[in-house]
Amino acid sequence: MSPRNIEKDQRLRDERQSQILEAAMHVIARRGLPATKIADIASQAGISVGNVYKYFLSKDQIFKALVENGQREYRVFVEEALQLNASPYDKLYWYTENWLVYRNGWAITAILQYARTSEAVPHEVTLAVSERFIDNLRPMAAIIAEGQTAGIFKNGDSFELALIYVSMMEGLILHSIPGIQEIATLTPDKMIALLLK
Amino acid sequence: MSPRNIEKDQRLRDERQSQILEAAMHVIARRGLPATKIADIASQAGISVGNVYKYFLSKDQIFKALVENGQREYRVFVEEALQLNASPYDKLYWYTENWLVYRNGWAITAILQYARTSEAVPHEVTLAVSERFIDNLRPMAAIIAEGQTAGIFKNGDSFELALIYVSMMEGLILHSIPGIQEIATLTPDKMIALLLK
Amino acid sequence: MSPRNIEKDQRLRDERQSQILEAAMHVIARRGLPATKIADIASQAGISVGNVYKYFLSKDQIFKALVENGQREYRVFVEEALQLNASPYDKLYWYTENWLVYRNGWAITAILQYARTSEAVPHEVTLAVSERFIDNLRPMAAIIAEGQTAGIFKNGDSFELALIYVSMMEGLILHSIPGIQEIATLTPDKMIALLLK
Amino acid sequence: MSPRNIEKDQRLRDERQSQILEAAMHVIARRGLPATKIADIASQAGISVGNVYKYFLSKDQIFKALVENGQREYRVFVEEALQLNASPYDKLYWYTENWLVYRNGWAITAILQYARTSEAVPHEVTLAVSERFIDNLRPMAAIIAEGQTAGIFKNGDSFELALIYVSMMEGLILHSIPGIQEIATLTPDKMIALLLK
DNA sequence: AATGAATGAGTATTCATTCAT
DNA sequence: GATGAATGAATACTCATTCAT
Repeated sequence: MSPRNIEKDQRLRDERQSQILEAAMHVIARRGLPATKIADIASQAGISVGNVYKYFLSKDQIFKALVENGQREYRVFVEEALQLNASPYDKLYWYTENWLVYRNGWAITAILQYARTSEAVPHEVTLAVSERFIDNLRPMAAIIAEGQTAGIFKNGDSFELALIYVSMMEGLILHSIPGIQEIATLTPDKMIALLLK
Repeated sequence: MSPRNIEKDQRLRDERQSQILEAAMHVIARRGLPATKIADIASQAGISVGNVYKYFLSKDQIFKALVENGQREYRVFVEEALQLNASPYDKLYWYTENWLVYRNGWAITAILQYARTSEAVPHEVTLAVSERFIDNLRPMAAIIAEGQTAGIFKNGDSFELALIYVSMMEGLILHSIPGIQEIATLTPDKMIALLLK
Repeated sequence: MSPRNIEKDQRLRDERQSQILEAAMHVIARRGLPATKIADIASQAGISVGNVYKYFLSKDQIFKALVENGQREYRVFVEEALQLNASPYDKLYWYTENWLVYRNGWAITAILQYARTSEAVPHEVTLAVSERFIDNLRPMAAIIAEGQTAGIFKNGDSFELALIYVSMMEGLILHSIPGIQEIATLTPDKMIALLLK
Repeated sequence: MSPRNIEKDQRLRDERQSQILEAAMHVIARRGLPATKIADIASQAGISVGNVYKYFLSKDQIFKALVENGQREYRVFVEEALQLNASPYDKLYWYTENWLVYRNGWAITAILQYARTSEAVPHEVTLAVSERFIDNLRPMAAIIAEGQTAGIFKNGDSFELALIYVSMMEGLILHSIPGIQEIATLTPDKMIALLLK
């Protein structure tokens, strides 16, 4: 009966969905959620406005998906740094270098920053994001603790230091969003230096 | 009319204008520019919508004024730190402590962050903000240079260190916007510690 | 402070609201709810689209108000017929003649008919309308009962006869909506004749 | 292809077409034309959206077919009543009983009522429906005339009485659409009683 | 100057219709 | 023929801005 290949259809659907999220991430990161029109997302994704709604119920759902995927991706990334078979310094170096240049790093950072701080975002979402943010600090705190044990990192509460280090990275990333003029050419070692004794 | 009245009128006008900007700063910092309605600003300021337009030509003008005042205020603040008759450490302590708790610190930070990074903001504004931001790093760089001369701060390009320190503060401030749950109780000394040798 | 006359403002507001309802009643009665655009209502009322929303939260709220007012108006009307100092025949005559030609009779009938029968209307509304409809049959049943006591009307359950009579009127009214060609020139006596022995 | 297959194909096509109309009739009768989506019709008919368009050019064509079939069905039905080898009372009884309970009676009534009264329907359609409605009153008028000749029905213009009787039935049917709570249990004899002397 | 009602352009979302498979 | 993804025009609703009082 069906002239369609169910399996292929599903694959295409999944691809489309990713394609929309990818497009949405970049447009929203640059303009902010409320200033981004569905038409912007659609045209960035190269599809029609109506078709976006075949994959997501609303703009808010897209944002929610973006936030969740973003934090999941980040978690995977930071866990990977922790699991690295390397010195604490090298783990931190890898983290710093890669997140800074990572293709979606700045976009994820910008979106999560908005999700955490704007009252225009439903409170439940804000809370969930903050919670996961805190949770996602743990692997970083572990890396720092390792460095302290090894005697190379400054002493102090490793969790607090993780918060400081991550905040610094966020702050710096938000100063070098693509398209915005570069302020300084910071290299990972200059940032890590702050943690060194 | 007597000159006295003209003078008084002007004073009232200025007061009203500040009142609107004060209101706008707080609502915009919390919700973001596009999600903030003129009606929100008006009601926060305790005046009518129509009256807002007696003092500002448009929402964008309000935002522009906010951004300019914010950066001017910040400049005054950081210059004051530099001029302090104190050790580099104490200057930095004063800066850190006061900006963190300064009543508008977080609001100014949030607004400038939006002004710098959103493509929804006219490019000219973004550029002007970035330029002034860089310029405003100089007093901070000077403080750090003093500390390096005194042998207490880490070596390195003082301007880059200033950028890092300010970014860190911004990142941290954006994690502790009023109303958002506190993540950690960071005290100035913990932050300054990073710069110490 | 206020350069406005609060009292007059309120009066104007009330007038506007009625004006919108009046316009909405006619447009919706002719086209049906879903086929009626807010723009249709606005232009019929001679105001802008945006202004409609200053008085009603949504199209559905307008519809709800219409339905409630319509049934209230009808109740007043049928009670008035019952209270008339006249014979049962004359009461029925007055009712029949006036509702048929009553300026909003057909519109109210058309709207209530939609409210009762379309599944596109929220179930709660449908239920409330049906309930009030049944309740509104009572005065008519009373008139018929009077006629039966007087020996001029046919015997039978007066409530059922009321339902039949009202349904007949509704059916006829829906055949002579303004703009639709007249099918026959029915006069009240021809309709009442059915109830006579 | 053998003629046999062509014939069979045509039969299948007709069946499918009826299936769609049957589905459309029920959903449209319940929700009204504009509130009914093609998707609703398709899913009720158990086929895909695209396939509906293999059998009908547009939603409006479906509606037109529905209206025409409905009036044709009704005509056949009322003619049958007239041809019955029975007394005028029994003919009317048969008509009343069967149309009330006839499986599509209410749906046809609801759809024709919309077709006649909504300005959202093309004027040509409205006109055609009204014309056929009037024409379809004739068999009913004939039955009534027979009853008058037989001396059992009230005197008066038989056409007008037909209009009244049919309107009454329509009104009552629109009060007992399936799913809507029953108001009263009217039996045919109670309705016919109105026409009796 | 102050008010808030009025305007209408702008945007999210829906849905009839088309089309590639 | 059959399917359902894709398209884009249409419409409810919002909100910056204007204006009469």
